[in-house]
Amino acid sequence: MGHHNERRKPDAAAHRAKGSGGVRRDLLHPHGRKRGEPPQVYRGQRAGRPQPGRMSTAQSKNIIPRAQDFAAWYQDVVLQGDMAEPAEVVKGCMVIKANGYAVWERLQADLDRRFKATGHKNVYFPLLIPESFLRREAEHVEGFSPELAVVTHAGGKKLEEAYVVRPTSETIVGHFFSRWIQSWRDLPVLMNQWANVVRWELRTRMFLRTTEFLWQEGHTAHANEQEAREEAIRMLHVYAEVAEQVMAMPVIRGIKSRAEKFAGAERSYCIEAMMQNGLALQAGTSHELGQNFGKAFDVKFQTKEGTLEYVWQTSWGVSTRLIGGLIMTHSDDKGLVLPPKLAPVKVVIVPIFRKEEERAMVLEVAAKVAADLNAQGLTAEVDAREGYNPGHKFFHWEQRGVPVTIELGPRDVAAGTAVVKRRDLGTKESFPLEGLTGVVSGVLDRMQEDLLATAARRLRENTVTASSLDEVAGILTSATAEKGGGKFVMAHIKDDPACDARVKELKASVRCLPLVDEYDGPGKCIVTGETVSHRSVIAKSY
RNA sequence: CGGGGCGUGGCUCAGCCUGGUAGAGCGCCUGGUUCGGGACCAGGAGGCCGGAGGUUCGAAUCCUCUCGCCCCGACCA
Repeated sequence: MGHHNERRKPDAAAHRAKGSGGVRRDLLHPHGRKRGEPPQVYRGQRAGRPQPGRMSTAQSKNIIPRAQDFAAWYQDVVLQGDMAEPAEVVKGCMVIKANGYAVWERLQADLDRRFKATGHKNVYFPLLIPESFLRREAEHVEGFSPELAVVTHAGGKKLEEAYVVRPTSETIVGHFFSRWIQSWRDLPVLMNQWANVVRWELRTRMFLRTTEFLWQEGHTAHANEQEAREEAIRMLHVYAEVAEQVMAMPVIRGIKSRAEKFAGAERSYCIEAMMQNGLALQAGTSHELGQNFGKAFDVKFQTKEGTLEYVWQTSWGVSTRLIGGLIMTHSDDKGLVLPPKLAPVKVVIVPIFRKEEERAMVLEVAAKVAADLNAQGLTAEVDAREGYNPGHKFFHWEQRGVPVTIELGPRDVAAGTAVVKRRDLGTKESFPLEGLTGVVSGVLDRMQEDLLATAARRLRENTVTASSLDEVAGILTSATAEKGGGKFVMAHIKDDPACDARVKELKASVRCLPLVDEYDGPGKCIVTGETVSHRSVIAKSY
């Protein structure tokens, strides 16, 4: 991009096309555009007669292709998919719009059900935390202080002690644990809270990293280390299952290096996903906090034997970042692609008609199809808006990621059929109206499976091994968030911050030591040459 | 925090160099014709040009200050 006057605005792609000195000029105007001349808008292909069984080739006019600029593509997809937009008036924040929030609600519902099923109960702690609390745990304060928002004034007066807006709640939870826990009979404590948190980030991207974000944080206290460890790993697997089974986003379950672990934890587990540009995204984390916060907040309990011990705690969280991962896993150059299990609307029926009598007939059948689908829990809508032709509607829903669209016109009604189109593949096929609900249900199921399979294949194909730091560098240096080319590089590396630092020089990081390593076996550390039991994932990341 | 850039109808921008009281495309509203992959025609609404000060008969345009936003780099779910 030659110039830098990009703004996060809905017409970003068109804007970039100009401001960038012609990134998309080829699409807009074959010979570029003269100063002062109004921008010409690419119209896409002229509508021809539909050819059943052929997939559409129309090109989105307001989403920049992935291959051209992945980061810009992501922005466009979020905007055009009506998922969110930058808050603008509040630095680094975003407005999650109805389409995006509905996805979050589905994720939330699924996660919440699994948390309850594993014995957790929901609670809520204050947004504001006494500043002194953060200081109690040395690593914790060091890790978070650069990104704290602090409330110093309230009620028209300066506060005696400032509050921080929670960046996470371990400290205030620790405070209350110390009041609630006295005996081994009080353990374990298994809690979760759905909340917003604030971290003053330098660089933000919608969903992936915003100043304020929504998440859940689980907080538990246990009588011994073993139990706490099992809890942390159990919840990691819950996250992985949601990622794979619900989001169709394959993940690697692993352990963070000491350098990358949560500030204040003994050990952090994570799920790492690979985005379409090959960059890693930490999609969820689960921490063994050891007795660190127990000691900092004096959370002691009396054992059966009568001795006094500090509790062993865990904490774990996933956030609205998952939605960013979802988008960067499945979406394409036409816009958002939502897996059926998370799509707020799974099916949209686009009625087609010319004459008035056709209109009534088609709409009647469309309403019946929608009713049948809804009766089976397959959320369906009829797009009966007037003033937009069918083509417009197809693009509209395509950009918003609706998994299945059904075209229903006079010819279909006459033949007792409907055209069913799958969002991810773009394939269209005609089916009898009789039994259509079952067909659509099957299509949705297959789409969900295929999305996971496709993403899993991409992860496999972009995972390579390396046995030296130079080799890692050779693989990763050319990869960028914009141009892609990222890989997961499996390499032996000692769990030592000094080794992490060498990887950081490559603008990459040690993502995790996989719990199950398909590339298993001991080898020599690419930095120190010492023997390491198995390979870690090294990648560029978000 | 360093380096770039930008603030003009809802959006993207032109106009600024060479002051004369604001335009285009998209979107929006109305009516009509359309409708199997982003329709067309006609009519219409909408802007004290980020803010403050200055120069001038006159400022979107020139000068000063200020606020905000975006992009690129070092930290992070």
